[in-house]
Formats: sequence, C-alpha cells, structure tokens
Amino acid sequence: MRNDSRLSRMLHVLLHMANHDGPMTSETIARMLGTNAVVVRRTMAGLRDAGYVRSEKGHGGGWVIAADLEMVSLLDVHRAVGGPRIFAIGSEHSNPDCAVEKAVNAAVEDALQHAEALLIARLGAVSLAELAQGFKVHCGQAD
Amino acid sequence: MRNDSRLSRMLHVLLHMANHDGPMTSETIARMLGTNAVVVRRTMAGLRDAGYVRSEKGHGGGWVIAADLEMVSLLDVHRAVGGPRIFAIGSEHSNPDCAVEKAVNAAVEDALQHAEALLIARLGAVSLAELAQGFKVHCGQAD
DNA sequence: AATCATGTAACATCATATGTATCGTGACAA
DNA sequence: TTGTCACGATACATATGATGTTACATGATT
Repeated sequence: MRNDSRLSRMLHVLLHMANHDGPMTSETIARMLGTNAVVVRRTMAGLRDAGYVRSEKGHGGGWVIAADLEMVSLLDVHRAVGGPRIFAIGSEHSNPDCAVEKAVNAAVEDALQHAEALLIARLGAVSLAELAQGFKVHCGQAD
Repeated sequence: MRNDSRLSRMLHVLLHMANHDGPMTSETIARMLGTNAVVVRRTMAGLRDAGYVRSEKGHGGGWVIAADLEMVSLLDVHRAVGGPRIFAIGSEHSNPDCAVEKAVNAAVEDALQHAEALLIARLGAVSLAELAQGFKVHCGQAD
C-alpha cells in the first residue's frame, strides 16, 4: 500500500492555517495538497473531533484552528487522524503453542516496540508551535 | 494491508531447520507456517540468494541451512527477504517548493529515521544462534 | 431563494503481501 | 528409462487499507 501520509498532510495544513487569516475551504486545502476536497474533509474530521480545528459551513466558511499550537504535538495529530498503524512489518501467529514461534515473535516485537517508543517520544516532544517556528513563508496554493 | 510477516516467518523456519536433521520440504514448512508451499519457495528464495539456505531437488530434497547461525543477524534475514519497507506512514511531496511542507516532512522523516535506526540496530545485534538459545523444543508441524 | 461549504455515503483505484493453480526442470530411485 | 519427488517460475486471485471520485443532503450566509 502507499504510505499513510495523513500525518504529514495534516501538519502541512495546520501550519498553513496558522499563518492564514480566516477560514480555509476544503477546496483550497485540497489544491494545496494536490488532492480532493472530500479527502481533506475526511482526514480533517479527526482533527475536528479532537478539537484541534473547527469547521464552519456556508458563505465564508471553512476550517480554522481551534487550539493552542503550543499544546498540540505531532503525536497528537498522528493520533487524531487515526493512524495507529506505524509499522508495515509484524508477526504471524499460526501455531500459538510453538515455542520457536513465540521466541521469534517476542524478539521481533521487542525490537518493533522499542522503535515505536522512540518514534512516539520524538513525535510527542515537538509541538506545532515549535514546528511553525523558523519560517513564515507561504507556498503557492496551486498544485 | 496485512502486516508483512516474512521476517518472523523466516526466522521461525530457520530455527526449526537448525534443530532438524536433513532437508525440509516446502510442503512441510508450509504446513508449519499455515500457508502454501509456493509462498514458502517465494520467500525462501531471498534467503537462498543470500546464501543462508540451500535448496535441493528430487527425492530427499528440500531446504537446508547453509550458513553459520552465529554470522546471520535478524537484520540480515530482514534484508534477505526483501523487506525494505518498515513503516506504514510517511510523507507526500505535492509541492516541492513549499517551505512549510519541507519543514513538516523533515520533522516527520527525522523521527522516522531515528526509529528506523534503532530498529535496525536492534535487529542487527541479535544473531540466529542467540535467538536459538533458550529452547530446544519443537512444535507440532500440523497447522 | 440561491449559493456556498461541510457531512456523509458509496464506489473506484492503487499498491502490496499473501494465497493458489499450473507447468517446467532437475534429481533420485525402481 | 521411466516415474516420482521437489524446487523454479509464471500467472492470476484475494485481502487490506489509503486514497481518489461522484453524488446528494444539510446548514449557514447573502
């Protein structure tokens, strides 16, 4: 499968929204990401449910930031978009009674869990505000 | 997609082969893994090309270990089965000129690379021989 | 009332590991 | 020599999950 890019996409969007006055429509965001407005709504729904953004209908509507960027980490965004699946590799459990298989799976999963813990720690240590520091440049909104 | 379980499956097989006299057929291995002989041949082909196992045709043929288990790490097996794809998450590059996107992707990929480095280090630090220590028990070969 | 924008459902597309069927090839044995 | 065994390889089917797309409903603004 293609890589799950929801985290990086939403970070991209959130930082643009932070530098943008007024609501941004799903259409505008979709052009920015090179995708479709429905995909944007679908993915942003997780951020909305988590309270990080708010959506407004009708004329002049769209998406606006609804949280303090200092208080939202990259990990928070990752979880809000519903991306619990980090690794593409894992174990199979065909014979739960097989000592060999249990030892192998324990070794592999131990390594995976440590790597996941490190990733979680690093994503959790960076806030959107920190990520936003260092540039104030907008990019073009066309694809 | 389902998790890629080629690494854990091959480790499972290799440790059984280490405790087994004579060649093991793909059919036998397939029953052990709860899968198909063709899947076994396909996956074992990587190990064969890397020199970790050897295959023999004809009566009494099958798969045998062809390397010192002390010299083969879990990382070696991972690479031999052609599993370079570790993460299910990643970045999208729609606007290579967008400073925001570049900053976001850099942050995400930095975290991923550190997690990958840790995983690689841990897999590389364990040999098949070490993994084989601690049990000499066979599991049943039926699914 | 018309328009804009989100919300949602339904279906298509794509990528990749896995499952399955089939045939070819080489090795061993009767 | 011939039959059987086991691998080698190809082709195709299946399952899963993110993504792309179309269509329609709902609510807000003008």
